[in-house]
Amino acid sequence: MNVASVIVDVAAMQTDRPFDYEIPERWREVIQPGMRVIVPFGPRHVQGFVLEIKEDTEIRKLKPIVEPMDIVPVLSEELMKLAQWLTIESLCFKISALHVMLPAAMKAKYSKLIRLTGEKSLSPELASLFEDQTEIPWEVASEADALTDIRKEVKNGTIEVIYSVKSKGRTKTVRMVKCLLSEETLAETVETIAKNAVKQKEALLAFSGRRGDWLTLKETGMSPATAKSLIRKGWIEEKQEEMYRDPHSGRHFEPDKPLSLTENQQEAIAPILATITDGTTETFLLHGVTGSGKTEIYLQSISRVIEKGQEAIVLVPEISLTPQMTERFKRRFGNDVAVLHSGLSIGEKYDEWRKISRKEVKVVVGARSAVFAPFENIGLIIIDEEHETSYKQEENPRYHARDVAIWRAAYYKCPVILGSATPSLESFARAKKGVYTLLTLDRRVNDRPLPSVDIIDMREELREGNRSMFSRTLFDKIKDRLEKEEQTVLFLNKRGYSSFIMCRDCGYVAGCPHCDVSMTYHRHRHQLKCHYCGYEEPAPNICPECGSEHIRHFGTGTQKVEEELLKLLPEVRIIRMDVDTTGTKGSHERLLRQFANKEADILLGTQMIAKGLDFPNITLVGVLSADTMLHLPDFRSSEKTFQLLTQVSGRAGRHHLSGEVVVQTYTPEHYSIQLAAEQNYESFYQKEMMMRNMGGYPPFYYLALINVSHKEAIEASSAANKIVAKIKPSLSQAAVILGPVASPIARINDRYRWQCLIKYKREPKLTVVLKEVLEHYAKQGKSNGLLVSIDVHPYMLM
DNA sequence: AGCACGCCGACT
DNA sequence: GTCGGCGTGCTC
Repeated sequence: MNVASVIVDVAAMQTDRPFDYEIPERWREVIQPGMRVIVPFGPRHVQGFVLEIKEDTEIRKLKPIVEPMDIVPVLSEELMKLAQWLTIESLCFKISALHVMLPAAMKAKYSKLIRLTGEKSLSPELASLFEDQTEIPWEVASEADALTDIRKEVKNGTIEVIYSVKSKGRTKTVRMVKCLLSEETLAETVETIAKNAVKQKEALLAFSGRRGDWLTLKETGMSPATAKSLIRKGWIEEKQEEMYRDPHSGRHFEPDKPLSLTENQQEAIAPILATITDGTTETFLLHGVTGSGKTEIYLQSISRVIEKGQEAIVLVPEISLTPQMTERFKRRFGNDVAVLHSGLSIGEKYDEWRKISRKEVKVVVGARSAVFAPFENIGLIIIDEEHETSYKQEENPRYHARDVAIWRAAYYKCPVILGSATPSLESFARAKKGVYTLLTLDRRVNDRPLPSVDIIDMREELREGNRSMFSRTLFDKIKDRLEKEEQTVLFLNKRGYSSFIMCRDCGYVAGCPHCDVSMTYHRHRHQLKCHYCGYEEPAPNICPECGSEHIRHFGTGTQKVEEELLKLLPEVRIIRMDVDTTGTKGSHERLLRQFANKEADILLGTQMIAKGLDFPNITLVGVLSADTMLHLPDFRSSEKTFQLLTQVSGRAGRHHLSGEVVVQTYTPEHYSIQLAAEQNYESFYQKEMMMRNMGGYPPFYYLALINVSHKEAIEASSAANKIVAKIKPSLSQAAVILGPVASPIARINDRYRWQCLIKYKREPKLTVVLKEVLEHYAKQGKSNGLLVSIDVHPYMLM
């Protein structure tokens, strides 16, 4: 057993296979599969993951492993298998699949150094570069244009190039000190200390009664300088203790007790508890209307899992990973919970990951990537708001957390709960087919009625002369809430509707010069910004096309709504939540707290306020423009609209005050708006399934999307055509290929984009052919600048 | 992906 | 004649 098969940290088609290395004698007992190692690869050193340990290999010129990066494997056998599966399912590189399972802190950091060997002296120019150091970063030499000289010196042997590999993250340590003096000598020693060494005296006295304990410097009250001199005198010793960064430091979570379940909840939880007890795998779809108490079912199921000595993973969409949500878990399970969300620093995430890895916690609550939590005895995986598209990763590996959860649950023989008030069509269809077990919560806790919903036809408003963005009904209701001192939530569906600049004379719209999209207007800096490539420029004051001064920002950004509202109701207190106001860390939390404390009458925001808000004083929810995303070129747009409207409506009247919802729209007759207003999921499901069947879309067909991009439109389009020609013969009659066509956003970052969509039911050969396409274009495309990417089961069709 | 090797044009 | 441009091919 002295050969290790290693996946190296080079994401490329040609290196996407194991490379064999000799395990040096001294590491034979140490190195195991799932560990990270540093290996020589060509002239440099790279990080790699040990796949397996073998007796022998075909390869003759084996190089030895430089050094292991871990003492114990960072990936379990299960996660290694999962990575293998991910690679095949999502057509990604093995290294990408391995990386996605680990915190960013464990990614390798590469640096190149040049070092003097000290054999001969250097030319004065190079010597001045080094000054009196023996090592300098490669970049320093490169910037000084000294690379040619260095190459020569490397040949001469006076300089060597060092390729260094380090782990990005560091463990945080704290300095601990312990008194080495016995209780009696401590008192004596204190007497002998020089009179002016007051600090040392105080420090030693801090140890009285706790002589044998390790204390932090803070606890003893001594400064680093004092510690240093006491160590020199041999009176105390020190060590570095590893510690966790605590993102919740200083916060206390009041413990809570399980609530008693309603009859409805009891019926739903019973089958879940049974599978937990039996240790069988099963996927439950928990379909519960907003406010029906899904979270309590999660909490009590987890309790059962913990009692059984197992662990649980809870996934929530990033935007609902708010303090309100996580607090419930912290209160119920105390220190048994780790929370993983994007607000944590790399170091904090690393610490949470280590707590999980060491089994110091029993429950993980986190966004998509938490599905890879390194537990080894999983008893339950929960995906809340199952329908959320954020569970699909849009970069490689393009995985869906739901699929990963089901894979892991099958491995550990445990249940999965998919919870939602508005399940995705895919999941609901599977539940109807009996692939998943459907559990229904059709009543709100305490039988509070669902809010009443008014649909307002904005065309009608316009016809009757109301040109504001508030219908009369909505405006009256807002005024009414102000009088009653109740709170209102106004929801603006921003997608595809952010403010842009348009000339009212010639119709010119300010577009990005590098992408085929209009740029977004940022009022505070009077700038235009492209959300796809990041390009920015000052907003024009006159039209660049016709010179007209009638150029202004259009669309209904949240800022505009706020302005108009303040014009109509100068007294009103508004909290605006959008990308502008929630940019800084913790601002999201702060704004919500302000609203909860009734420091504002109206909460105005985008997507991010659709979820998880649960404040008793909200009695009115207004949706300013329900149909803005209905017209996007996406077969899921009706489903998304329905889900969003249902979610938002659910924010009103969750407590003793009953709620009202006003939905403004230009297409009031659309079924997703009508049925969302009725909160009629079943009818929506039926209707939408009919549409999907007609269009040949999921869940009736699977999809695979091929994207091709190139600087030249012709190149992109001809490559796309060739790809289709190559794939077509391998597919059955039942498969449909749409395209190739130019992508809905035909150009991003000066690259023209073409795509084609494959619709299929069962194509055993498809993944093989797609892999071949990728391989072919990885080789060829590198030289001519063509980029090909494939998304199996895509969510983003743009 | 990086990096070296290798084969052709513009310079001391 | 050399320096250095970037096409090609390899990395256990």
